[in-house]
Amino acid sequence: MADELADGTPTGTTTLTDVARAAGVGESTASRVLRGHGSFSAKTRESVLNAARSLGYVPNRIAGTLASTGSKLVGIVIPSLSNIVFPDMLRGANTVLVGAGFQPVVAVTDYEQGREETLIESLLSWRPAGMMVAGLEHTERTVAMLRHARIRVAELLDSDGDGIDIVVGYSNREAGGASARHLVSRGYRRIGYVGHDLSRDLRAAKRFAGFRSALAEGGLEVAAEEIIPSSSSIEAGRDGLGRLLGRAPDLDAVYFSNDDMAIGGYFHCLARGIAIPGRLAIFGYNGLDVARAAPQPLSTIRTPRVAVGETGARLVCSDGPPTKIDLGFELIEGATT
Amino acid sequence: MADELADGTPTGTTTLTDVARAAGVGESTASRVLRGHGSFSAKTRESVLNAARSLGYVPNRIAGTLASTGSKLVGIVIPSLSNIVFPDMLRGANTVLVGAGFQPVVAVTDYEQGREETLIESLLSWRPAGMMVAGLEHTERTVAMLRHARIRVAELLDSDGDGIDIVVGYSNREAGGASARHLVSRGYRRIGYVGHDLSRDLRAAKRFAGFRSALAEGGLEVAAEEIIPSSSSIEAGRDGLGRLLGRAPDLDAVYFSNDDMAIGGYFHCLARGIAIPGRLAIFGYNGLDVARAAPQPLSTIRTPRVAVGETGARLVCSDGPPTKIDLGFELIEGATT
DNA sequence: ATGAAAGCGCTAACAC
DNA sequence: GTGTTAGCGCTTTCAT
Repeated sequence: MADELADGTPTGTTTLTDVARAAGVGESTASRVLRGHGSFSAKTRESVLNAARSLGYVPNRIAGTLASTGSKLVGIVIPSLSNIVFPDMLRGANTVLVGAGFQPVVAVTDYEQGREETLIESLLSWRPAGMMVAGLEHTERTVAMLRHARIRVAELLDSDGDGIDIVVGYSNREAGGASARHLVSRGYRRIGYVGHDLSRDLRAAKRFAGFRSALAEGGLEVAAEEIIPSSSSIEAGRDGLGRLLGRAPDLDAVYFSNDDMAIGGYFHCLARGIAIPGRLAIFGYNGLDVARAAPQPLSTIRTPRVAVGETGARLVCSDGPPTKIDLGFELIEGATT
Repeated sequence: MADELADGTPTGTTTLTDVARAAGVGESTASRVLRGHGSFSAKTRESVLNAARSLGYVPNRIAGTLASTGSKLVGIVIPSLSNIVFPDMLRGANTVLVGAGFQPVVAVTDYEQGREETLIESLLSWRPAGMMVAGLEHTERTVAMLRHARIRVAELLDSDGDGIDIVVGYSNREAGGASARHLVSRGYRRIGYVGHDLSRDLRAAKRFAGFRSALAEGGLEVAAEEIIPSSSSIEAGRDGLGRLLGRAPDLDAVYFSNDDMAIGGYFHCLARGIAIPGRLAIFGYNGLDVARAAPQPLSTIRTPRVAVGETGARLVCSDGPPTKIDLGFELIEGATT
């Protein structure tokens, strides 16, 4: 079994037994030394460490996890890797988790609840110490699995609804509402909407619902809307605005389902020489870099995506009662409204 | 131990032994049925499946992996989650890996080889079936570990150099060279460069080196350069171009380390009314959506990032000799040159 | 301070 | 077709 290398390079096949034997100690002693747990003499420590090094020993976490109680894995389930929002959240989570000695294991649902269910079941079979999932909407079975797994579960990026254990996010409904009130307060009245497939992106749907009802409170309604059947993208926003204005040329403002779409709209206006905000105002959602750096910074809502990942991860690694944390959002008054 | 739920909800604490007992069969029989391996009667099958369902059984992959030979994990090591290139590659890899029954486990190095070494050692301790890492440059110890792990190792996104086992990418040097030749052929002569920290982003450094030497072949050199000490971003490109033009106002073209930087440069020009490409030409790298959808599509080089992830994953899941696959790149003649 | 031994939950021979 | 029996490599009492 031992597969030693003169230079002490790990080989992946050396076992703790090999190390113990080479060091002339028992397995349990070797185990204690390697994990710095329990007690052992300095001399023993040396010989075990030397043996491990010279044999190129790499501990087998699979075996370690099985023998001990909890694993050091944390499952993370997100809808997409294309929408920068999720890599951002992942980044926050990753930093905290790795810092706490955990290993993130991610799965991507493509915005499908059925897939989410399958993936979560599969992740659960690795007996993770915790689970982080995007959103509050899941199949009944998913919720049941999560509940009964007896691990910490964090639901992220949304606070409009009830969660299972930990909830960290912000109100998409409120964000939509704030966007509408902003446009109305600026004097816009003929307001359109360009969005993407809302049946899949439930948080975008909540924003639009919040937007709608805030308009209604002001006695207004969405004057025209254009929904593209695919997922959001800059091109989709660009084309979508083109079509919307074709049908409803008298709009004075357009609300987009997110910044990608809005930047697309912005590009459409630039290309067609449509004055912003004089002729048309534009409002987005997310506060992406590209939106901030544009010649006219986009009016939008900045969401604390990285912080959501961090906070969620921190809570997943901790004990405590179920919690709900609303990290809020920030309305950016850019130059496009 | 059994922790049954009337509705058959998994509990995470039920074991195969529980299922076997409930079904009135032996453990191995239950195991066979659950994995669909070996033979068993239809009747047995039914009772095992029912027992599993009603006990809410979730197999323990940790135990399964330890007992069998190989794990179904694949480690993926990338420098960053902020640069969309890596989520893109990840997306390709994820699709293929999940399709083949593997579970990706990702780690993020922040462009540091030391961290990469640590993270790879840590991933190796989960005894993955394969490993996918970005780039060809690693510490000696990293290479040694990877070599001796006796698993498939894919190095991705670069083909300028020798790999350990599988290499899937494209030539960054060549991409830089092609960019230079394009600018020269278009008649530009006073060419500047705006880049980010090259000591960390080794592939960007290779592009710049290729760019430089192609210029040299044309008897030219980089007229002025601006290196920002941080990682790439739209804002950095915008500010960087501002500073560069401050020092070298007579440039007629600027090469950027990537599209993020280039879009920043594009925004700078839009904001200052600098005519593109009349007064200044701009060239990027990556072929991002935002570059394609801009009012003037950015001249850039499109890289097959998703395909690299897919191809790499496919090879990691397969047997065969060491391979090197160059997926090439495509020079996009946009409207900014 | 250290070692022996009993598992962790599962798979994989090998009998029957 | 099905059950019994060894482990997989490690951690963890529990003696010593």
